[in-house]
Amino acid sequence: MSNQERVVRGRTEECRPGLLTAPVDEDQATELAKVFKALGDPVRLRLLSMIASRAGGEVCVCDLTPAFDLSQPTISHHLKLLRQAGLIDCERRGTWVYYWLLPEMTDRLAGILTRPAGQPLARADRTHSGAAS
Amino acid sequence: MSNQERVVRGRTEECRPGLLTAPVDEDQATELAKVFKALGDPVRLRLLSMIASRAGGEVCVCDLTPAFDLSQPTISHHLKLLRQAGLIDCERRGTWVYYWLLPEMTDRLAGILTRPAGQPLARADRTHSGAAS
DNA sequence: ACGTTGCATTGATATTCATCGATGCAACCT
DNA sequence: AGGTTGCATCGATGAATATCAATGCAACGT
Repeated sequence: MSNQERVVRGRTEECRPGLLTAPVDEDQATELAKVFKALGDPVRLRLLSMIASRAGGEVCVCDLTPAFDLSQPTISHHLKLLRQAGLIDCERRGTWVYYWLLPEMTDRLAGILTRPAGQPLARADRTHSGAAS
Repeated sequence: MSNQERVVRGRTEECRPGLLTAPVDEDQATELAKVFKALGDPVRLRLLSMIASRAGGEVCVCDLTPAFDLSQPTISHHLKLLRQAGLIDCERRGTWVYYWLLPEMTDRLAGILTRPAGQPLARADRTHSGAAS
């Protein structure tokens, strides 16, 4: 982990620089890129979506694997990457292993990609191809 | 492009499934993964951040390149990937090429990663390591 | 016309990644 | 105890990616 953040009441990302408002430094870029890279695969996106949208909040691996045309080790590999990115966590209960979403990370990403409400962006009407005459 | 979406007044992502609420289908996962993969590199994240946070909304490539310890073709390559992902666009004006953010895409990503306000997540207190005794 | 500057493209190479089969291992069931 | 099932790890391989040097090319300045 080695976390340089402190989660304050689950809304920590609002206090962060924000990616769209100020240039991120190398360290933060490297850290964030690891998470985005984990999301940069269709299989992992579907896995995350299946886990996050599950009623009850958790899914058994045995419910995930048959949804894909991939071998079980491959699914296990993708789940590991999602877990290393801090997007999900898991626990073994008896025979099965259950995964669940860590909403802190998705919240943080959403916050980082959200620009401040009234930011004019300053060129919304200029040389946009097709918009401006 | 081959877009299966229609941007309705710039707030299209609010009407979408949402990734965290229902399992995404393969096509949407593939489409989204392409964008997240573009964000999954520290150099590209910094480039996007520098472009998005620029006062005036656009940056000349000549202002981007010296910020990195990489060759100019490499920066050009990363910019191309960001552009192909629909995150930025560019235009040549005289000698220089200017890049700017396409906020529709970041808005869409932020929306997709945002879970509905009152979603309990159902297991916020259970077997979380360290939280439960 | 000529050289220069700013940026993109090409071709080549080293690294990373996705995937699989094989294996390991814990938990369950006779 | 022995067999079975569920999942992770390992080792190997083909595909994708990041990077560079070289080149192309448009625009600008003499």
